Amino acid sequence: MFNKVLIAEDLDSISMTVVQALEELFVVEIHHAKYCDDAFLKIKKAIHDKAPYDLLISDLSFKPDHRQNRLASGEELIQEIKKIQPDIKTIVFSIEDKSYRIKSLFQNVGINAYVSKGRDSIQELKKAIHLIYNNKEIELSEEVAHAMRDKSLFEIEAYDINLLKSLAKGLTLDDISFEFKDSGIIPNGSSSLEKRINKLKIYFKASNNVHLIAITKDLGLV
Amino acid sequence: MFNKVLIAEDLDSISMTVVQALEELFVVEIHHAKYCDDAFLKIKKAIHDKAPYDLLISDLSFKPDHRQNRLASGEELIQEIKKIQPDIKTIVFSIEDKSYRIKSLFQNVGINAYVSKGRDSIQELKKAIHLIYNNKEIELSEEVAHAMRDKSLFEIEAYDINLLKSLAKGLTLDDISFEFKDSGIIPNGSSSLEKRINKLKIYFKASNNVHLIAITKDLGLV
DNA sequence: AATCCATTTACGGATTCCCGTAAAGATATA
DNA sequence: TATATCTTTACGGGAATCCGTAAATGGATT
Repeated sequence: MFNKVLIAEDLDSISMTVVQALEELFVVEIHHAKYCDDAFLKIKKAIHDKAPYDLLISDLSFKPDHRQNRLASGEELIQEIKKIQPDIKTIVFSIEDKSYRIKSLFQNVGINAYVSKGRDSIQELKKAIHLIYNNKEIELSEEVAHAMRDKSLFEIEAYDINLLKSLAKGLTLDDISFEFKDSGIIPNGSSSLEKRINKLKIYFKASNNVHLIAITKDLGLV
Repeated sequence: MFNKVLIAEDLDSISMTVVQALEELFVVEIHHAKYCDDAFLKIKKAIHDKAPYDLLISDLSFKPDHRQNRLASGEELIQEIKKIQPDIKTIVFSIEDKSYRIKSLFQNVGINAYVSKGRDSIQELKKAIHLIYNNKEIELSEEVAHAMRDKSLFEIEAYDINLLKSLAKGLTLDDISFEFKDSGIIPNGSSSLEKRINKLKIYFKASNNVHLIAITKDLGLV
């Protein structure tokens, strides 16, 4: 079994259970960080001490706090960690279940497993840990499998997210056109933006911009 | 200490920790339900068996499932339970931290305490249980205290929520006007709706309808 | 009943969105 | 280079919003 595991999780009510689960799997060294920044420092120090972690189990969202933090999300944390320890195994343990996000985590961040917090997630987490330890293909839970299958999700890209976020900020199409020109994002003609928004409206079955933002907010895209 | 406590919480990773906390407080009977409907049935049966629960600790949001459930949220659950056992003590244990919601729970639902899931919430939960057991005023955590103090929050009423939700559904002002007329909601003139939306836009510093929905979605109002 | 006051509704012009079509520009192929 | 094709941009008309002002309505008071 893994020897040294780090848990990045802000909620004490969850981290305590995860620690317990790891103990039951006979993990020797179990450490825990409530902030992404702390988690990163622990990983860094462990490398320096020539006793690196074998596995990171990380949440995605961390509650903002009085504390100033460099890393605000689990996604950023994992990306930073992979830069200094590319071979570390990573499991994301989060309540998020949006296909788009899960798919992106496997594809762009290269996580080893995704376990969705739910009614029977501790068993799933333990299973995922076993499978990764044995270098086996992880079985995808129904949610994750669905996310990976859903091809259409791949067409929504950073550009669209950008556009939706600008809309959600209350900018007009002309505003966004200028903004995109400044940032060098193309296409940036207000007519093109309009067309792209129209595609998004068809895709998400939205009847107008307000509806579109409401839907994509619910999906966690913006 | 309380003798018989029910936990309504869908996430196993959290309920396990809460159970443990209650054990440390020497609660004799600790039961747990993963669905609101199950929680309600347990409360009902306990009354019938002349061994009612003393305390309910409930989450607010429950993940939707394959299962069909009558009660979808902790708020609904508590309201239903209060109808059949008005004297039961209730603690809401949730990650939500929106002032509007917390305030409404104290005012409209009559909960005894609100503990926000966070980095040190198990201690807070234990403290809240002690205080309620001793019939003392609960100390409000900074978040909750802020919610209770914020007077302005009270001006946003069901009417506004209704209006915002209709907007978020993609309806036009004329659509909403008809809808409100059907439901007997007044005012319902499209001009009045416009005026009300304008007030909301000023209040939330939104520059247009899209912005307004984005903001209120973030606040958890819709 | 008459007056006042607040709320609701109506109206009009400017801006923005919405939607289709056409022009301009870019890329690829022969 | 010429042509075809796709993407991006421009344009125009109709609908919805945005925002200010004025009229109508409904209570409360005298």
